Amino acid sequence: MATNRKLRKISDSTIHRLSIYYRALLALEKEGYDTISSKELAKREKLTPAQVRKDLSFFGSFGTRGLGYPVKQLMQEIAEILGINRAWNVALIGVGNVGSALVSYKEFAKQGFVIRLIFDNDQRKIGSNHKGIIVSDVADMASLIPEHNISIAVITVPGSAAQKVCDGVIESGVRAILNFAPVNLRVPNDVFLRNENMAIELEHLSFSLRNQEPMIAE
Amino acid sequence: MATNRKLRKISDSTIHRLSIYYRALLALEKEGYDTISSKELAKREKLTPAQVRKDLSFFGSFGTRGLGYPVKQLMQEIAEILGINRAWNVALIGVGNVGSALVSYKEFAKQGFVIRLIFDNDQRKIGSNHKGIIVSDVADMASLIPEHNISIAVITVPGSAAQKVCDGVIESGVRAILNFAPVNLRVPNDVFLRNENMAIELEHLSFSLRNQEPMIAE
DNA sequence: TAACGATTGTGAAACCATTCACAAATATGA
DNA sequence: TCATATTTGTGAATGGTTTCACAATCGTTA
Ligand SMILES: NC(=O)c1ccc[n+]([C@@H]2O[C@H](COP(=O)([O-])OP(=O)(O)OC[C@H]3O[C@@H](n4cnc5c(N)ncnc54)[C@H](O)[C@@H]3O)[C@@H](O)[C@H]2O)c1
Ligand SMILES: NC(=O)c1ccc[n+]([C@@H]2O[C@H](COP(=O)([O-])OP(=O)(O)OC[C@H]3O[C@@H](n4cnc5c(N)ncnc54)[C@H](O)[C@@H]3O)[C@@H](O)[C@H]2O)c1
Repeated sequence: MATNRKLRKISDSTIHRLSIYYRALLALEKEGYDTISSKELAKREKLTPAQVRKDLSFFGSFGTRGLGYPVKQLMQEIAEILGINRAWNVALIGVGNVGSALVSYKEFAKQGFVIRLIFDNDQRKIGSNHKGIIVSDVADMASLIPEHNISIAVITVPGSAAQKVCDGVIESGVRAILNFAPVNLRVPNDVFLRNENMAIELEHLSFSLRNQEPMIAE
Repeated sequence: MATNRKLRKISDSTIHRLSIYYRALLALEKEGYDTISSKELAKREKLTPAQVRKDLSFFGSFGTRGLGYPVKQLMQEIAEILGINRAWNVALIGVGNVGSALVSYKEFAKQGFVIRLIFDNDQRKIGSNHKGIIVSDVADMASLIPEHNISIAVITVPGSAAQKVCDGVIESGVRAILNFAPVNLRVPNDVFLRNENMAIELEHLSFSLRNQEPMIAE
């Protein structure tokens, strides 16, 4: 059982690594492992054993000294910590190129992120069927989102429309947003926002390529 | 002109913020600003003025005391630092849902990331035309990638195929990879790898939602 | 049941990133 | 031209994250 002890502030990097551990454990389970040591887990994910142990220790002590961590149990613990041992209802706004790709991606639903509503403002798209979901008018968010118990909104509209859509979903009660538009959305303090900005990742790569020589020196 | 002084190790967060500054400056230029202070730039992007100045100071001194930073010039400096004052040839491998979305996204090319080659291993897709580019057989990477002077590879194949594709592009001489498959790719030390993992971002959100109450205490 | 090897869990140390605080430099207006 | 207000650039201080190092604990075997 996951601990209910009060949590100190957990760093973003630790949370990120929990997701990585979870994936690693999934693979280990398939490979037939019953237990895994921090050493081996770290090696697989190019991390240090101490980091693995420290990350986990923020949430409890899940291992057995001399033996390691029980794969199945640790998976469940992490699932509980990450909140992925349950389903979340997701709304997607903007069913264009990226939106369509996400809607047709089955893995999210398998992981418990179930797209329940799709919104757009294009009359040609409203009413059409995407993987069994009828596209709703973005004007109806305020009623539909609470009705369908939506916890997470995924924004895949053009940058120019993103802030307005963002305001709308928050107004409708959503407190967690995944944003694909390349803009800095303004949200209140009690709303969680994550950005998926592919351009920034490409720019990081070009930075690395551009600076690979001087980077080494002094 | 961008400085050629030897760089100390620049942190990932600084590089990330450079991209953010660049976008902010683009907007500021459009709004007619000639100069911008670290204070105002920070306010816009919800950062601190000291952070803005420190980030920039790693690369040179671009501002004027008492006045701020010249918008146009600073943009060019950052573009040069990030390596986006030039074009990069990009190859995309796996033209499925995500791959197609990326190929049809015009902003990347505008930013200098030009998709020159598209690969797949599906005979029905090979030879077909995507936005003016003929899909090549993934088996021909080794010859086509050097021929087209490709610097960056974008991997959008299923997780099960990602490592093999990754090995292939590196074999062909690519040293920068943007990976969308939800797997931890193994690359040599001299290859730059960035991951775009949407599931991890969703898990971060569910963690936040799950832990919002206990997080505050003690 | 005792002894050994393995591995966890965790304070302390080391390292890295952010913020502070102020001298230096410039703009501006009298 | 001088005084004042503004803002940069940067060492030093602070705060946070990662790594170290080791006592505590467990499984295994004799
Ligand atoms: N396509 C890519 O590969 C890619 C890459 C990086 C970033 N992005 C970003 O992702 C977002 C979506 O990109 P895309 O290529 O799917 O765009 P798209 O134009 O294909 O789709 C956008 C969709 O949003 C809808 N829309 C527009 N305004 C709306 C509003 N106010 N309310 C509801 N729906 C609205 C449009 O009707 C359309 O269906 C954009 O912000 C883009 O910058 C896309
Ligand atoms: N679709 C999404 O919204 C989404 C979301 C998150 C992550 N992802 C990840 O992005 C990747 C692509 O997803 P998708 O939905 O576009 O998948 P997809 O199945 O639509 O497309 C994959 C493409 O890769 C090609 N391919 C397969 N093996 C190949 C090989 N060895 N060499 C070259 N081409 C090969 C296939 O022919 C297909 O065209 C996957 O790893 C997926 O897990 C997708």
